[in-house]
Amino acid sequence: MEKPGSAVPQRLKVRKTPVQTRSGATVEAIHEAAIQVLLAEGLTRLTTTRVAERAGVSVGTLYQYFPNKEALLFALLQRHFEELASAMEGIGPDDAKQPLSILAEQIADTYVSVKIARPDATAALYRVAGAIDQFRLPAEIYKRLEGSVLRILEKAGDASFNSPEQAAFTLLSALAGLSRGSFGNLTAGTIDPDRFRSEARMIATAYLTAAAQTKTKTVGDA
Amino acid sequence: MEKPGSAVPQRLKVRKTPVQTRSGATVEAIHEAAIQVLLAEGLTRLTTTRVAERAGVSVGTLYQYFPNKEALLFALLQRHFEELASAMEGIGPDDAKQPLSILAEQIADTYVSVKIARPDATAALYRVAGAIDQFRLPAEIYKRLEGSVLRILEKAGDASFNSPEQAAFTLLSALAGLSRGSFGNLTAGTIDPDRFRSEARMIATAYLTAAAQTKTKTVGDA
DNA sequence: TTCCGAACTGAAGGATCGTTCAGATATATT
DNA sequence: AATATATCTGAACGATCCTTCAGTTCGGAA
Repeated sequence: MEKPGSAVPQRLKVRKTPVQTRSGATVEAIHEAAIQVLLAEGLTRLTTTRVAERAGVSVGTLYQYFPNKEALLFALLQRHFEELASAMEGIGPDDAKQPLSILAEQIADTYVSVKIARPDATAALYRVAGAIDQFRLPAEIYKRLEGSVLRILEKAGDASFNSPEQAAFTLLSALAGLSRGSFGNLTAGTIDPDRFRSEARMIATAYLTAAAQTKTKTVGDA
Repeated sequence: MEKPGSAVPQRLKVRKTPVQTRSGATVEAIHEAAIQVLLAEGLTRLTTTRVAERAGVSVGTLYQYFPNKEALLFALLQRHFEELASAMEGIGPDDAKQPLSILAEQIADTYVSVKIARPDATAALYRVAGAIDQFRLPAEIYKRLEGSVLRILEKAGDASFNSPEQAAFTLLSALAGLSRGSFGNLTAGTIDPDRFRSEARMIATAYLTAAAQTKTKTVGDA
């Protein structure tokens, strides 16, 4: 049994790190193949053999980098979250204070951009989380994403939060929900990027403004 | 929130409708067992045999009511959405106009109440959607939920929406995201119902107010 | 060129899994 | 009580699945 929110368990760790160039390409090919199989065949037909075949390698090769199927799926999720966190960390590198509404829009825009950049991958990833038994986003990964949002919120010159962590959590959850709803399934429905972005902007701005407004002026309080 | 799809395909229809009392109890037991197996064993170990065993029946019995495993999972989701829609339809049965902020809180409260009533079922259901290949929430089911929200929004005496459908979709998606995050997929820890509720209220109120304010006065528009 | 470790192969093993169906049992009807 | 229908049983089957490992090929350092 895994403790929730702890570091990445041994069961899900990658098996070896690439030293030669080709193996790096192999890992990348496996990642990409997993997404494609997921979209084309569905979760129940997402097979290690099928993924390897699509990646142009043999099953044995796959198992040199991932100790089991779960670890492969976990790596996909981890990579996506890190990409998202990196994008967030690139927001407003200067230390200048800005209006909260501007910051909210930047957060929303960045979130939307990452999701839209790879619509197929986004749609695919929403299906894998349920496949990892007892899956919980490891604390270290979520904390990085949370931290990037917190650092942005600190730049607000016109507002402050009673509980920035709570605000970041709710904001990220809501954006995730909106994204999941918008991308629902790639095959039939068409995604309207403009609507997705404008709705994301609106809900981010509205929520953050409201959450900041409810700040209580009490000094020392738990 | 899933984008609405087509009607329920034959592949996912229930096989027979109960006529005797015992069979009704059997179906209920199977539903409940599926949730328990999902929570205790995870998605990959969610087996028709295991579900039947936990329900106290044999596999054959399960297959008398569900043509396949997918149909069982689909039934679980469908039931949950219908329960949610029913709860929403029970909001403000009178025709009196009310402030939008009050309505927003009622929507949030109702949503939270349904989710909190069965935390285990809620957490379990978030994992099954990915297991149904090419899953899309059938239009008839989503439309009912959307309709209940639209009817509530019409009662706002102090605001109106440019696109009520868009507002309902975004609101429901955001609430779904917040719920999913709160129930443990995103971060570790136990669920705090009070926080969940207050955050749901805040984001619902903030978003709906903002969306209503941005109403444009143009008459005929797509 | 030689050589060694890194990277890759893919058939085979062992374990489930989804699903069926012929027969047994329970309930309702006459 | 006898008959008809609804419900349940669970061993068995074919289809995959995940994973391993002995052997082969490739890349680069010497």
